[in-house]
Amino acid sequence: MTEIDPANETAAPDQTPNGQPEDTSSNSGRIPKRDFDIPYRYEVTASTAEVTAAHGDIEDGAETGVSVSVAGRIMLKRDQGKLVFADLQDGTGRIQIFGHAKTTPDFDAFSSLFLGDWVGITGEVIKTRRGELSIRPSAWTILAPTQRVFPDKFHGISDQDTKYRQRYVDMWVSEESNTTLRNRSRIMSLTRRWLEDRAFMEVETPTFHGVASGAMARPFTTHHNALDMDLFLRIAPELYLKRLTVGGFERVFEMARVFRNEGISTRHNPEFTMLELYWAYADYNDIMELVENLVSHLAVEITGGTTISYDERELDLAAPWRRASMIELVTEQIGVELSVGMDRAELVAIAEAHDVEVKDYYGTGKIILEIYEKTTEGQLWGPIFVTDYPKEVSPLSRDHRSEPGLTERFEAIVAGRELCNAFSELTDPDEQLARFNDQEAERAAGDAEAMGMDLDYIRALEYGLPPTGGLGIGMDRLVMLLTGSTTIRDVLLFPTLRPEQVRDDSTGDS
RNA sequence: GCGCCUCUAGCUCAAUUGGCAGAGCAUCGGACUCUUAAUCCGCAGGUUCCGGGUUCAAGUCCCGGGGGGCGUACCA
Repeated sequence: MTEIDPANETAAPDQTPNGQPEDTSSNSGRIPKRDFDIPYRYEVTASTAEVTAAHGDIEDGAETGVSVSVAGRIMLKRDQGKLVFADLQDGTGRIQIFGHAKTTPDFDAFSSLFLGDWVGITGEVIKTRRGELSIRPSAWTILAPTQRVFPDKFHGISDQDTKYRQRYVDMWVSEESNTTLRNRSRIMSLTRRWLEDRAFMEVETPTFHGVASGAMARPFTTHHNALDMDLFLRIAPELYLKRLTVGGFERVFEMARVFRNEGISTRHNPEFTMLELYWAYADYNDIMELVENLVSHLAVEITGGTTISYDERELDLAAPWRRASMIELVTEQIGVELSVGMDRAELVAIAEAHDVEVKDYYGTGKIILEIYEKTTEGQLWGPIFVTDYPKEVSPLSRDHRSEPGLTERFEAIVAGRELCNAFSELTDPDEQLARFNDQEAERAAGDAEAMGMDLDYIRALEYGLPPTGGLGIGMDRLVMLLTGSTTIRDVLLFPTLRPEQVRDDSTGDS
């Protein structure tokens, strides 16, 4: 037993510490520093969930004779005078601590614990006469005395700002936040395991890119002093990952934090996590199967089934998902047959009839995409694979094997949101160079999101990229889907916010 | 970017038409040997986000600024 006494005789919580005339009743949100000997380690023998699982069914008033050591924070306290009931919460749940004047060492100090104090408790597992499974301390120690008052024990934090800025508090007082954020980690872990079981290998590629490419987005720019050069934070890991496929890594994936200098919304954060994977010898049909199988597997693991409810609507994630071409869906929606081979003027007329703004540099493919996004995408609930995007808007996708002007590319729409983007990869270096040149022309024409030219990538392709299927999944959105979160901030541990002026109350500095 | 909404005690929330800023929890003092957001008695706690203005009087109305939320645009 490595118990250390609370050793608080010199400064019981009801005294002013260090003789300071500090007013403990002042309403500053601060709790005066209390003087405890804090141990360097604490031997935990059970989580609260393990204690409950092992002893939850004993009879009211029973004693088990089993002693355990648990650790966590005091989250509730019911002081009865000679009896103090406290709820201890750890990463697995809560259990009641049964403090008793006759059996609990340093009972006065124990009954003076603050909500939020970290404690280690050793004691026998019992059940109270009223039937609450409890631990009756034979020894206890403070592991961290809180110096800040915890939020309302019943309402928690309702202010969104505080919730995201002080996530370390939100995680304790909001079971929903706690569960969602833990599920995020589980989803990441399950995804890795699922891919590794299928011979995919996790890799890490550079975050600093000399050219912003691999996606259409505005990049963040930074500067390296020693090399005296501007660098971009990556907007996608795509081109590096395909270099690895050229290099002979036949199945790779990366959980890539990517950065896009665009708006913030319930679905967008400037940095987010994208799973990208590349699978040599596979095409986009193989990738569709992979996606529907992965997502339905995760749904079962996280929610217990493939039918989930999101934003108060039902969604069945069981494979297989519907597959439909983009043009087919638009035709279905607006009742007009479209094709990339159409006369541009005719297409412009259709676009304008649907309030779609057409810029001068738009070709027929881009116009069709704009019409789809304006009229059709928002109507889709899914899950559905929208396939065969125009070549003009898909600079990294391989030409469709039978549909001229289109590519073998798909996006999955799930719960009305774009979940992933994938294609049979373009492998021909000359064709890729031509596509990059088209993008450069679009940039010159005013498209700030046009993809950057990457000549080393062209060189890599010249060494030979085998037929490859590639995929990018927005993991944050996947976590939102599986945890029922309607804002991306809820699935990010620390969402991007404006910097806060934190007052240092102890020194007056800021 | 733009539009709308919002900000009151540490936390959760009140405050009528512009008329003395209040309650619950937490804290502090006290009571209580089976509580479950324990209960009961008492004390204390405020830059009403910030800065101007109108007014006899501003949490409330007006102007400017800041934080946050939602919608919208770009995007995943």
